[in-house]
Amino acid sequence: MNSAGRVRAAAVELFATKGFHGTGIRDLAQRAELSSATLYHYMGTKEDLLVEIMTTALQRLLDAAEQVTTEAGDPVARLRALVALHVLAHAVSPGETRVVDNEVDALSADARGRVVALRDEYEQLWARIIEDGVGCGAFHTERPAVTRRALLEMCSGVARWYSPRGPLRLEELATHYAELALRALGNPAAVDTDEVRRCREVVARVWDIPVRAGN
Amino acid sequence: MNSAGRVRAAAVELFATKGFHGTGIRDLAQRAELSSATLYHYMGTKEDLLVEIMTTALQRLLDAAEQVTTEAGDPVARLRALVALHVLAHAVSPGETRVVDNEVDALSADARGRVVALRDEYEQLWARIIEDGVGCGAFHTERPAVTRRALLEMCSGVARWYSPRGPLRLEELATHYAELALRALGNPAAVDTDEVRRCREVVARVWDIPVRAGN
Amino acid sequence: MNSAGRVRAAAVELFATKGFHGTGIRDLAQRAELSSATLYHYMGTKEDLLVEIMTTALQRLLDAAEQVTTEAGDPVARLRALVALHVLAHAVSPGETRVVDNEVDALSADARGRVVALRDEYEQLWARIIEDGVGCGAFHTERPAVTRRALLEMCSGVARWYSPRGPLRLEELATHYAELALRALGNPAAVDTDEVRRCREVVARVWDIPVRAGN
Amino acid sequence: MNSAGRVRAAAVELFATKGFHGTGIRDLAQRAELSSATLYHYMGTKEDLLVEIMTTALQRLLDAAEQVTTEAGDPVARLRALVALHVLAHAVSPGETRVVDNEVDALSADARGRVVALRDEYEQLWARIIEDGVGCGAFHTERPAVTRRALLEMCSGVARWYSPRGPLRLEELATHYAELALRALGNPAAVDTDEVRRCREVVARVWDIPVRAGN
DNA sequence: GATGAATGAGGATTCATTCAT
DNA sequence: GATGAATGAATCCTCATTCAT
Repeated sequence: MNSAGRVRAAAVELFATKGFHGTGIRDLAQRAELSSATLYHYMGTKEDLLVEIMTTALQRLLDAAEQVTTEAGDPVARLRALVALHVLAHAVSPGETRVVDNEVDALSADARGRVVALRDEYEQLWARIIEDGVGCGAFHTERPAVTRRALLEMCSGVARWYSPRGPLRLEELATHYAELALRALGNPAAVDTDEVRRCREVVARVWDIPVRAGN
Repeated sequence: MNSAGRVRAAAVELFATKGFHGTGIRDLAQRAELSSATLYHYMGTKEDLLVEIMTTALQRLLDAAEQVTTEAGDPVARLRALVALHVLAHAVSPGETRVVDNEVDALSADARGRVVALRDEYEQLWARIIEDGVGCGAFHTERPAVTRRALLEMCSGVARWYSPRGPLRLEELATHYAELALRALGNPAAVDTDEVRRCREVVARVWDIPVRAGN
Repeated sequence: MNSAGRVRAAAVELFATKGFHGTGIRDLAQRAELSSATLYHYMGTKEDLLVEIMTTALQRLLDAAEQVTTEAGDPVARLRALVALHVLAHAVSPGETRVVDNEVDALSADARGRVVALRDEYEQLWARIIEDGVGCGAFHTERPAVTRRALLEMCSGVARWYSPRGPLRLEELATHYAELALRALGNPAAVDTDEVRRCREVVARVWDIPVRAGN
Repeated sequence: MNSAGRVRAAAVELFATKGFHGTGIRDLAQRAELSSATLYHYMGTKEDLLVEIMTTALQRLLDAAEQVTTEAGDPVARLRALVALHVLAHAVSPGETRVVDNEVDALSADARGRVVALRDEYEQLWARIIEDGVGCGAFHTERPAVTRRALLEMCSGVARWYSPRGPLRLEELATHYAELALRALGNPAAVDTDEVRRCREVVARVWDIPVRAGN
């Protein structure tokens, strides 16, 4: 990896584990194996780095979500795809997702606005699908907005505990969460594993992470 | 409120919104309406304050959970109680719970050990109930551990968005989450609202927060 | 001991071991078993305390020195008495003497002037006796001023290492130092132990310290 | 002098005159003509600086002492050399030596152990030589350990009063102290000035201080 | 007498960032 | 590209001292 990449990777890892405010420029430099002055050849301010990480991560998730839900068919299939994608993204790049989920408050008002707008746009995908499912009788929930938040938090939580080195394979993880989500929405249908696999391939391509047979 | 209470309240609020590392001693002092030197009459180090907040919050949750699950009957009732309690606790004191959930990494190794031990003990309550429910055929899940984590994250997420000033009343919130959890566990039984009310009363008493008719 | 005495004793002990600047008001309070606010009933400022310790210690030494040298006869006897007294004083109250010797620089200019004046007055006693001894042919030294300083440092050093709990008795210590001093002054006469005993009695009386048979 | 050198020189001077605890980081910065933040480019903590000063000073003294005593012949010559070296070192770098002598108590337990070990090693040189001299009948003292301490304190005291700008030249100072020491040890032999000159040359070389004809 | 509460000033140290080389 | 040197501002925390009770 080149220096710029090492800086970004270091930032993701440290921001995710120690928090933005808990991470010093010297920590970043050490992890990236550069002097702290050299860091500034590859980044603007520390906050710029955070903003870049957050927006690209959210944009990537948003793009992939639009892709997989467009490909899928009915609300059930689209929700399955959305859950699978979300869970896989959080399992495959827990650093970025934890930063996105936890460090919004560290942003300046201006940057926060842009990040929150992206996040809202993404959540709207969920809202629309759930709404559609309720509309066509596939989902049953008295409080769609509450349910949506509950499901999102449930899925995002994956980044807090899942390890690719554990026994649970990525597809199994995604399948299980899709099942949980559909049950919670009152539609305990069996999950089509082909769909999950398709999501996994999208993730592999978009996140540029070799998803090995192992998981 | 006295000075000591104001310090603690300020810490909870600021740690929850800006993070431990994002909160300066001067922020705390300003919020508590004290000079920064005076703060140190009421606390040890900043970390001591964090530890105190975390351990009392966790201990309170743990005690209340043991109480409500002991009172309840079968695994279904116990899980309902546990979910309701957890959700209510997170809705009623979102500050404390967010601190507990987000700032574990800010602790020194020693303190982290103690806090994580408490958290593990609490999670064991969930694990045992889910296990019992699966054992007696009430719950259906292929991966109890994964499901447990999913449900915990789902319920904890309440602290991130619920506002007591919104239209959703506390009991409705708890009831809805209990329903979601039971569905996810493959047992879409109707939720007994008496049980939820009992939990709400426990919360009102233990957290010493007047749960008004309004929510 | 009463509170005022405990404060003074604590100050002597702590100033001697940790230095004036290394000793905090809280250290003093803890050692004196008082609250730090209560300290101020028994003292002025921290520096006042230091000044009081230094001046009384120096004044006491000066008075005793004048007494024992007036009682003694020829320069040899007077020097023996002076050495014995100095050594005994440093052995018997190492705290005070270390403070006097080491903390002069911690004083404000004003107080320093007064303390240094006392110290100079005391050193003049030494100077005069050495001068007399050289004059009457009892002492031989080419540089009386250098020799005087050398002997004073040698004798003051006792406060850095002597312990009354060790095997060396006070009189033996004083006798040995008197011998060293006289040798250094070119007059290796045997030391009269009666004289040393008289000095010891003066020390016992003036310093109000029970000199037990043990040492 | 470069910045690092200025920091060290400032520390020696200030620690020597105001004590470790009496010297603030701002004092150091001002004396070194750097901002207090820049100080930390050239040092670790304030204590690290103290430890470095102490250990290098002691090590230098120890090395030089081993050199001059190895070169010298009988115990009398070796003691003369040791006294001369000690006195010259204290006269030539009074700052370092006063720090070594006075600030041991300011060290943390760990560092203190290392420093005291060095000091003990140095004192052992004195102990062995005195012991040898007593063994071969050159020295007469009933209490070698007490005498050793007395002589060491006497010689170290030089750093408290000697000024190279006074009338007393370095060689005269060292010669006089060697004479005092030998007298105190019961061997009032004349002091070989060649030996003292050799010590002075060692000091000039090891301490890298140009010993001018003037003193 | 005694003390808990209070504080402005200062303690050592680290911060993110710049810039000349 | 890369970095050692540099710094003003900020970090957490302790200082000696006062005062109302």
